[in-house]
Amino acid sequence: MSFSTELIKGTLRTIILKLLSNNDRLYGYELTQMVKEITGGKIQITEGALYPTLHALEKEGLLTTNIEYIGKRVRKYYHISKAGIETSNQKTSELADFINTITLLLDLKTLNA
Amino acid sequence: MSFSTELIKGTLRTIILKLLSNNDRLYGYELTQMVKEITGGKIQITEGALYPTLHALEKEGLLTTNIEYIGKRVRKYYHISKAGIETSNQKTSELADFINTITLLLDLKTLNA
DNA sequence: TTTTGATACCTCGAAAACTTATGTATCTTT
DNA sequence: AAAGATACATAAGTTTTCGAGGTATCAAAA
Repeated sequence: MSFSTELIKGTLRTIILKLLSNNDRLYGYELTQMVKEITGGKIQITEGALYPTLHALEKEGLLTTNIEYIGKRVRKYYHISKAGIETSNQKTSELADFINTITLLLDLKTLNA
Repeated sequence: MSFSTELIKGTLRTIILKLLSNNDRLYGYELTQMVKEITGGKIQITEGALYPTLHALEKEGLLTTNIEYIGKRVRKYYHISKAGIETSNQKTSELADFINTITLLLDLKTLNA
């Protein structure tokens, strides 16, 4: 079903930043659903990991927020800042580089369709 | 230089098992050097991570060992067991699958030469 | 109409995996 | 003689994430 989650470790920040680079604004729950849908359920972001990470990224100035009310329900939208975009690009290319390296090391090319 | 190491987390066991699938026997230090060389220094396995992991894999029956003396110096060779090979194959294809998924999610295809 | 499930936020203790530091010892090269 | 590479190992601390728990609104089904 979903991946043994050790692999996902270290990629959460990159995922969040990248998705917020591609989308003007997203709220937390929406992010989890988006990842779930795109990956066919293979990657599931847990809320216990998501929210603290979003708060940290905001604190670091990589994301900004604004709150909207849907009826009486709070919804907190996240936007990426300029610094966030830079970090996103840097982290994304680092991940791409890492993938190339590990593919070489483990000879995954034939497995990697 | 080397990757921000969060990415490597979760891949160490897979790296060890796969390299021991491809090589009849390797000792710890040799493993670190091999990884360093193949990856051009991009992935550096620290001894503090390596040895406990090797011990764990042995305890789980995925690796076996035998000791040799080079002069007066101990060298501990690791071999992979049948169970280890199965685990290696499983973990390797899981990693390949994860890479495909994260590549799709983050749109890395263009970056991934 | 009540209860279930989805939406939507959040915190906190515990676990896992690793880093950094430390330790021991041998061998080789300067 | 000292420094650096080889070769093993442990242990405290950090980071990241999971799992469980908590609150509340809204929609649909029973």
